Amino acid sequence: MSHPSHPRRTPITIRDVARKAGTSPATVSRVLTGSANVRPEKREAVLRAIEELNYTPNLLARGLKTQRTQTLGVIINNIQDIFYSTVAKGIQDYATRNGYLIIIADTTDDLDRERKMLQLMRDQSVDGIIFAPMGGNQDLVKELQEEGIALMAVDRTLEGIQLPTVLVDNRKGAEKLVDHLIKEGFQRIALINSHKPITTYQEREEGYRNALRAAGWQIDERLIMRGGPRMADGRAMTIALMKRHPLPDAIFAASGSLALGALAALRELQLSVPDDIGFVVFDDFDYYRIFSPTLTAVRQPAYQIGQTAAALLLGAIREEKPLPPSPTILPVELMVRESSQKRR
Amino acid sequence: MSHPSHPRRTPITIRDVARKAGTSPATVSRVLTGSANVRPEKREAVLRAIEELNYTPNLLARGLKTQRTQTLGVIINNIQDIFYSTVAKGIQDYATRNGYLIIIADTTDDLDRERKMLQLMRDQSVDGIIFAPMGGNQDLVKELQEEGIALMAVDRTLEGIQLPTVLVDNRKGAEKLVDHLIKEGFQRIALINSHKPITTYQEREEGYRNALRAAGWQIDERLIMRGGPRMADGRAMTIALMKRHPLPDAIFAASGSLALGALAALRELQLSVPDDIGFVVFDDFDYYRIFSPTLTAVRQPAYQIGQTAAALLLGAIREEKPLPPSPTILPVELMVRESSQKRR
DNA sequence: ATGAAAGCGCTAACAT
DNA sequence: ATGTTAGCGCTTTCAT
Repeated sequence: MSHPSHPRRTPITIRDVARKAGTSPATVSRVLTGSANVRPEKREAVLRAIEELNYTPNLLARGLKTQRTQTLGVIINNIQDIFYSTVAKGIQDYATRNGYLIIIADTTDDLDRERKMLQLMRDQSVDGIIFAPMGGNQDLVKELQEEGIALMAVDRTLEGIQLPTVLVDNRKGAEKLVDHLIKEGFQRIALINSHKPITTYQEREEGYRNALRAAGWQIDERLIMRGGPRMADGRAMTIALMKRHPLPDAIFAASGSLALGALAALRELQLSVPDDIGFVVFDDFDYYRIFSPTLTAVRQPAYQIGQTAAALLLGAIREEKPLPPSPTILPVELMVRESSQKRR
Repeated sequence: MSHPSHPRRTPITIRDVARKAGTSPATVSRVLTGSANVRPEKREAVLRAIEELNYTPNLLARGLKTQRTQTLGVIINNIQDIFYSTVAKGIQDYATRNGYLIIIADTTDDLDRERKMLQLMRDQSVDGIIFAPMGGNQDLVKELQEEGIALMAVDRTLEGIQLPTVLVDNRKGAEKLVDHLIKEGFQRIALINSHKPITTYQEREEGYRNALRAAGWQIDERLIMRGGPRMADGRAMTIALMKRHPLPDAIFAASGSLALGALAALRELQLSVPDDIGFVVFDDFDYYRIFSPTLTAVRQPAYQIGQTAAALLLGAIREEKPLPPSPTILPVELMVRESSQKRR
């Protein structure tokens, strides 16, 4: 016992307020929650006591009693990823405006970690969870739903289960990009993609294939690269790609991280965009407008995805009514810039 | 009453486990916390019951009883800002590894919001709070400390109060950048800074002034721009700057956001870096290596800042001993790239 | 080693 | 309108 137990300084409770206001804890609780009428004088006295004692309610105790914590869980792949942090920001702003706090965890796309985090949030009694499902953990998700926790997916879909979702049309976005490259006159369009079994990546690849097929082209599998999802992986894939035949004359990077890696590789190889090779990317960021050349991209409304998800979820939590069964699909926008302009 | 009250399906409690295991709640608690010896057979029975019932403890109830929630609060300026999200990631990884969950809130540098969030986290009974203080709210911070909540500052200092802090040497970082520009032969070095009374900005400006003075130069106040902290503000300041005399031949942007705006402005003005104007920025990111030209920057160990803060804080929480009084200063590194190289 | 009982701070019947 | 009481699920004395 070298360290004496060090309890928090006894905080002020509802009893202290009641005593000071000359009333009962129940009445204090009533003014706190506004749940019932309290005579004006008493209410004043209580308010004054709260003010003087600088009292704030213990949310743990309240949550234990009410089974509601005014807290939302957010589970995303990676907080450092600007797409996800923007989604989180959208959730955060909406939640805060409505008196909810958010607990954030990221998984770095590890399925076990996703599972652990879902459980931990359940144990913390969050009122709802917004997450970017990796696929898998359907059993747990169903279990949580049955326990009455409102669940909501963003960015990705989860199969075999009824789960409300907010995302964009990845297929169409990819189609737009590839179609644009084709119209610009590019002939051998490569795809740099992640091999992770995540729906967004898969759908973007489908969009790529659809666009090529729609143009009547044959798909050359040698132009399709798959690897890890990180910047370094994008770089490696691009270097490998540019060492082989046939050489592509344009690259479609399926995500921002992959694109950064791919561009780093092209830079190292001293290839200039778009003169030596055209370039487009799924997911747009502010700094793409500053790159030289500026980057053609498909813009996803990341912030709005977060806002929408939070709004739907809180609506459901407060109205006690089920969430919309069909996915909410937000539009993507093609931003044509220099990197895809073939010099004629 | 159109909606029948919709309570969560009664979850499994410690009593259910006790009943199934043929023992008392107290004993179940004992095996859960490992607080006392339990006869092996009983322990087995309890473990089996937990397994079969798929029981997990209610963390709210536990927290209410123990006054410990295994939760850390994180309050930063903006989650979307990659510097802060990287700090948060460092905190998150360390916290998760040690069984702690994190609650994140951002303030967009609004002092009232910072205050509200600090209070909210206190009311949520977090065990500790890591935050980037704006300055102000010292009274509340002191109050929370007295209540036994472990507080820790990152990135910025808070004056007039004893608060453990992890940050970098902003002055020296700025000096390094400006000194480098001077050595490269630039003669009129402008500063694009935020006018917010945040210590990081102020210290970077001091570093800028120190470096000029050390070179024996007179400081030209017309080359110092101050405005909002956002990308758009950086753009506006740069455009204003380039319309006036004397014209700078180099720009030092005091933050990443300001730099992005400044670069956008230079691009619009068709000025090329570094031929028309040199450029350096405080805070380095992956994509600076991909810009054309690549950007000279000072690198802050953002992830490590988060890790260190979390480690110190959890150490203090678990050891029940006070935090180090003097600030922990992490080194910055000058990354010289193309944007600051004067063509000779 | 283990069970009974109290209590963390709050809200919500139930009385009056 | 307001006070009394019970209880949310857990841990922790205190007995035994």
